Amino acid sequence: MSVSPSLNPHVSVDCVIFGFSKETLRLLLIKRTVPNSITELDDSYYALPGDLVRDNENLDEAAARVLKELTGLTGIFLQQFQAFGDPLRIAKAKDRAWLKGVRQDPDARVITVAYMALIDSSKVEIQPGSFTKEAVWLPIGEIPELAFDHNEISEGALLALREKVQIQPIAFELLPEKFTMSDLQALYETILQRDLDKRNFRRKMLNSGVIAPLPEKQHGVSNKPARYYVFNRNLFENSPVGFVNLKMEGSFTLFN
Amino acid sequence: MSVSPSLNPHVSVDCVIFGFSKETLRLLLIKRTVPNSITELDDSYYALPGDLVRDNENLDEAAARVLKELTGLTGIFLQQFQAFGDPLRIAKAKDRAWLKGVRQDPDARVITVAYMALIDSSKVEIQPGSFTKEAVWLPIGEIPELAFDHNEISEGALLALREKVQIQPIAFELLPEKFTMSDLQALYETILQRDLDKRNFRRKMLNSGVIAPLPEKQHGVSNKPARYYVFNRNLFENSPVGFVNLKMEGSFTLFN
DNA sequence: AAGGCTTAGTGTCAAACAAACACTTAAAAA
DNA sequence: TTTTTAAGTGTTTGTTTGACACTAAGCCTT
Repeated sequence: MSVSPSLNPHVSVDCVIFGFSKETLRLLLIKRTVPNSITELDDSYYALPGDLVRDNENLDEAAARVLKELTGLTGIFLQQFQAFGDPLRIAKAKDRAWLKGVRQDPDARVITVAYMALIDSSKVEIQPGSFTKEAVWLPIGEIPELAFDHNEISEGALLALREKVQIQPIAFELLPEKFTMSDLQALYETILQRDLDKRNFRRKMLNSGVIAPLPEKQHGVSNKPARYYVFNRNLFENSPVGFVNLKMEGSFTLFN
Repeated sequence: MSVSPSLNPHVSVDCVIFGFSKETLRLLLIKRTVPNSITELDDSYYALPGDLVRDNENLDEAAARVLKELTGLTGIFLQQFQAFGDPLRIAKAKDRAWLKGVRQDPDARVITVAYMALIDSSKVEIQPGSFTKEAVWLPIGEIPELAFDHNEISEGALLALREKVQIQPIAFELLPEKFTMSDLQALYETILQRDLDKRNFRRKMLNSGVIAPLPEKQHGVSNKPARYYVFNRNLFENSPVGFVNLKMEGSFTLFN
């Protein structure tokens, strides 16, 4: 794998890509294979998709490029959440072995700017590409040891998601355009890791005005068919600041 | 000014240092003097305090170092809030002139990790030091054009502060240990840029349990002396998650 | 000493919101 | 036709918010 001369050897971006399927929140991880000099077998392990930043792009652009190269998708919810710069973050033996095969300057100190992406995982088609041997969706409860400090980054992303989802209506980014109330509630329950009351949830969501009902209902389900809803993006964007905010548990509000 | 060989030429930290005095929120900025090749006079302009990151320190440590070198203070509220990496962020002529006088590799692409610090500005004594020709507290409404993308960074910090202050009890970091309710309310009003009702404010703050009254009152004021309070840090840290949260204006809460 | 000036400090009420809670409905399958 | 499954629906009670105006305590002035 050759390295473009326009890569900045000291700054990378990593994407924590969230998806929601089978009632589970998942991360999209890529598999790396590295020759193990001791066993002479190939080791493999998972990593967050990421890349060095190019000299002609800004951080957001670099993250969007990584996301697009892997999933083929653009226009995705993608938000920077933290930079990681521990001097020892690339010091593990496995990681050094991989860097040697892949980087011009494998010993360079690299700080990484981490992004989180929220995707409707049914839209993803993994692109055969430079850094994509294999990619998998792993449930957030079953993430193995990852490359570099990627476990720490993933945990940071999950915490950030849990906070943001209560302040801004972004959970919708993880669902298809059309979804049922039960879908939405299951998603919130998964992210927040607690049960929510069905009636209160529906009332809040509808009163908030961020979702709108469709005339259409489910077909072919062996129970009462659920109504479909859509996220009303326009309505939210045109609304006054803070129109919809979901507060932290146990919190209270100051101020008039 | 010489450059240490252990500096990473591609990554810097910048500190947006907030203080509160004379009923105004202020930033601590440093003054830079640069020879102007056209007028042959010295130009001077303001910048956020910052520095390249050293190879043996992580980002938080670099930011703490910058803060300490400038103010002499440690143990200060200091929190990373965003990385800035536009390729053109160091392209202005003035900035390039300054970099030439100060950096080994003045043309290197530099991304910066921005931190915000909250200090009791009465505690600050500017340290005579390497990057500190002169430092001033400027009101946030009167910030002139700054070096690099430091205006953008400062604005980002202010927005981040405005959000955080409503979610976590951190405004206290800007006040002396002892403060009056009026001090605290004036601070919140300044940060949030709106008026708050005195009675409702006091009720909320006291019910929250994050501040505790002292027996002591003001002396020598020409009106009814106000009681002093302290921020009850222990009480907050030992409380359940989300014990005190101040929500966004106009928001509502989902969930039980 | 009295009155004026300034900021501190206090309580109530009505409206909005949160949380708890159980039964009926619609469809497919048996 | 009955069973199974998940969807959908209202009310009540307690809590929180937001609006609102007067008294108290100290210094200063005359």
